Amino acid sequence: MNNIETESYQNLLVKNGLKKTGARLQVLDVLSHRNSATSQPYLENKIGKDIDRVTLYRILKTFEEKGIIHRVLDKQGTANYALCTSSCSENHHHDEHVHFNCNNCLRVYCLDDVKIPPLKIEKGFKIEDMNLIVSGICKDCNEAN
Amino acid sequence: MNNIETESYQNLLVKNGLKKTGARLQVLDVLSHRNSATSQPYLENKIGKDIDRVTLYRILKTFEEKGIIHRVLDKQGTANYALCTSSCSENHHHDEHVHFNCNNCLRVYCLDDVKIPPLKIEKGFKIEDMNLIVSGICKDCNEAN
DNA sequence: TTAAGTGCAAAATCTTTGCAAATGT
DNA sequence: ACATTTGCAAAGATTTTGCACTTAA
Repeated sequence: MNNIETESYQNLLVKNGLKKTGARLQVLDVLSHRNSATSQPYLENKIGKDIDRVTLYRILKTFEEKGIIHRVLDKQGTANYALCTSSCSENHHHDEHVHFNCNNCLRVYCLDDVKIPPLKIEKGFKIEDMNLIVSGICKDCNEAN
Repeated sequence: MNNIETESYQNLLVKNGLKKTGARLQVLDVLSHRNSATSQPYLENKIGKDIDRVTLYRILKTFEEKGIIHRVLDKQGTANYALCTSSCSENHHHDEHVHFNCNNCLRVYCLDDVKIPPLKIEKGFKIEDMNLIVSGICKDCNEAN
């Protein structure tokens, strides 16, 4: 991780009133270097030697509460995490983009460009949030075959 | 449960090569008498005195594989189950309708009438399935306040 | 009769909690 | 110095597995 990146992670932490600890920086580093959301098992595997599993749980929970990352559950119910875009804030996520869950490699992509079209829904139901998970075969897996 | 219903449950089982056991009929009975998807904890609570927790897991798994029920994960990752419509078959679900997850009562509704609008998605990604979970306040909870 | 289904015990996971030690500011 | 954060141990919850007993067909 280079200096510029490290600095921006640190800002992210300070901005949210969090201490700059090694564990947190390491989590941010992993998340920011991937082109898809990162599953919790992947994180555990990647940084499990350095960071206790319990600490990871707590870091992810804190980050999500602060609006630094958002959580997407894949089809199996496994938690995947991705860095939020700027529009997220404490206790308020705006991750109303589409997520793509590959049936082959199981990765979860954030398709930031794709917006969920407006829906007509039965009267009486008040919409607060929408979450669309599309599953299929991702670009990488398609090309690999 | 009246006779007509019982008979149709039995057909459902026989049609799928499953034995008509008391446990299975009871699960079908609960699921068919609710206007929303049923969470696994609810089922456990409802029929836990009669049916072993492990058996319930196995019944739900079998039903899902046979296309009798489909599973929806709510925001917390809790499994919810609903009877499939006729278009579902073994190992192939067509539950591409919208689910509504109430933030207040936590119920999951199957909005069968609402279809997911076609999406423009990045080239290379092949869509096989779509799952839209809308969350907010449901009709019942709105009216109660 | 016999393959399928169930219950029980126990293992394997996953997630949370409490508390003392370590760390960042 | 002091509140925050972490690690460890342990509890709690969820899900799976193995095997003997039971039941539907």
